[in-house]
Amino acid sequence: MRDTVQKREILTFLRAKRQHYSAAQIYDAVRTKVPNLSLGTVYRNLGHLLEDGEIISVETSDKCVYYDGFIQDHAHFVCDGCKNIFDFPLKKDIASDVIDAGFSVESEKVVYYGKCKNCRDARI
Amino acid sequence: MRDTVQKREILTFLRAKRQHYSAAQIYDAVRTKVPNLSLGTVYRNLGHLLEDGEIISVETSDKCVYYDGFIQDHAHFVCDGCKNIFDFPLKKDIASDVIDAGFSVESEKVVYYGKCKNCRDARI
DNA sequence: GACAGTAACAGTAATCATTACTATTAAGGA
DNA sequence: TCCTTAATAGTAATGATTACTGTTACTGTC
Repeated sequence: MRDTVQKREILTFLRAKRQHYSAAQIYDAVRTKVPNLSLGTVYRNLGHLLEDGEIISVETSDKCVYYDGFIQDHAHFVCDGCKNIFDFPLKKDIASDVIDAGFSVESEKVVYYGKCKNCRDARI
Repeated sequence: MRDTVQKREILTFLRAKRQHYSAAQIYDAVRTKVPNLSLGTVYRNLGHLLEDGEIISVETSDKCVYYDGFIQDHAHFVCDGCKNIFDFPLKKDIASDVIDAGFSVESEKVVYYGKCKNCRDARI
């Protein structure tokens, strides 16, 4: 796997802030650094980075996938109101039942849906 | 909300077996009962049933959504090998941190990824 | 440093799950 | 039975993602 400007900038962008971005958002942002970046290149690199465990992905109710450069195990909260994604710590040993059943767990995704504190208070 | 043959048959199909089906699979299956069923009707009814909490959905790494007529809280395990989806009980109070933070949690999705027992043993 | 081999790239076309649109049908209350 | 209108079938449009193709630029070797 070669080291390219495109891949490096994509990873740098995802690591810069603890936020969650769609492929299109990453494309727009990284294009300021790599002007003729291609959207296909974004998807290819996101795929590689996911395989290597350098980033993780979050599937929300939207039809697009969000990518996250913060890879320490954590849960996500997707707000129905403002659509923001919040991070929360993940409790230990959630998967113990599954492991006890003889399954090998490579990753786990915990996503909560509802209203964040602001949207709940504002009744959005 | 009206009671239609299409909606009734979709829900009956999803409740019949404890499995997880894509919209296309539901379309094919229910068409044996409602021959000129439309795929749009499947999606519209799945949307309604989701809103009403009559069914739940599972987003896997595939690009399509799977629907589940078994709505008691449970976790899903998606096998990388055979692509089957397995049900597991969900531990209690997983979301307590989120609720303590003032967020209102309407639903939670817990999905594990890895190899099921068979695929692990068979090294698929 | 130049060269060769090839993975990764930009640009574009294709795929396919899902959604939107429109004229028609059929629930279900009066 | 009649009326209102939500739901439907059929089809077209959308949009995220993937595939394809000729070109570029990493990286190991000399």
